[in-house]
Amino acid sequence: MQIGEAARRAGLTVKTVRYYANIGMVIPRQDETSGYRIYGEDDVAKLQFVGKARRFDFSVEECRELLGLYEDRNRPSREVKALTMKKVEEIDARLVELQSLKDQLSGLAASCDGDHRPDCPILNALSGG
Amino acid sequence: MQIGEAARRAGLTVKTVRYYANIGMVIPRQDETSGYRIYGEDDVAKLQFVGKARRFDFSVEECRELLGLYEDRNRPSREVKALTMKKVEEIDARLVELQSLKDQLSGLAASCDGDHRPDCPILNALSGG
DNA sequence: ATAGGGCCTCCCCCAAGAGGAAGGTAAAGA
DNA sequence: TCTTTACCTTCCTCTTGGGGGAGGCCCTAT
Repeated sequence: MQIGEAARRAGLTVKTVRYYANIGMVIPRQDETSGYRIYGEDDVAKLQFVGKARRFDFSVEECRELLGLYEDRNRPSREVKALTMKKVEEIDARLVELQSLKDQLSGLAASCDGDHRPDCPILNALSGG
Repeated sequence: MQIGEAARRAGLTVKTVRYYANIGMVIPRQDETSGYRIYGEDDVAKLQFVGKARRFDFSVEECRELLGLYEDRNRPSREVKALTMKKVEEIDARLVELQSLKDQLSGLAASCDGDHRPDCPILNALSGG
């Protein structure tokens, strides 16, 4: 199939699929005469795999790594689990950080009248040393 | 003072401070002969303000907006509060999204033995349609 | 006189594609 | 056969928020 259908079936844009081909992540067959990229079922499966991993917040490089493990029928599942646990920890750290940000900001917002007067605790907090 | 000291006092890098000057966020005075940027106390205050707002996850454009409100002695605090509330909502949405990601990923990791066998629930989940 | 550190501008680099221009190709309809 | 339409190609620029480094001034100390 052509890139358009492959992209549709993987839930990705054509741009993204072409990008993955350019960076060597999912490389399709090439039609000699037209120069078009030709995708097979296995390529679509890989694209779906990568798409899902991206949605799971894995970077493109991590996706490449996961894809390598996925294609290697003899890979130890240990490596996959380790990568996943590491990603969970990263997400956790980001959660803590964001929660703290939210607490501080909503505290500021609550202390601000939000009226027409120019006195504003939010700006005061931001400008304070 | 020169850019180095201003950056140090604002807790920013020289690169960042120069960048803020380039994009017109905090514009210092210019020394005629040397061409060096000369920062005053007010500039340092602005840099600190922006640095803190950035740490609160405001984008550079939002910082520019906040800085405008900060410098306008007659601004209504309503606008500042609205911006802050909007940012809190954004952070909240991101929190929900990340939490869902974490739940799914840690669920997968928990279901994976992590031993040497190639059967891996994580990869299975990623490859499933 | 020279070495050093700080400063300057200018340019390329990162992630992960998005958007669009200019042009080739294939299939369907008139 | 010709045209339209849809699809494809490469190439270029843009995004965020700066980082890294080259090559060249400025100023002070030795």
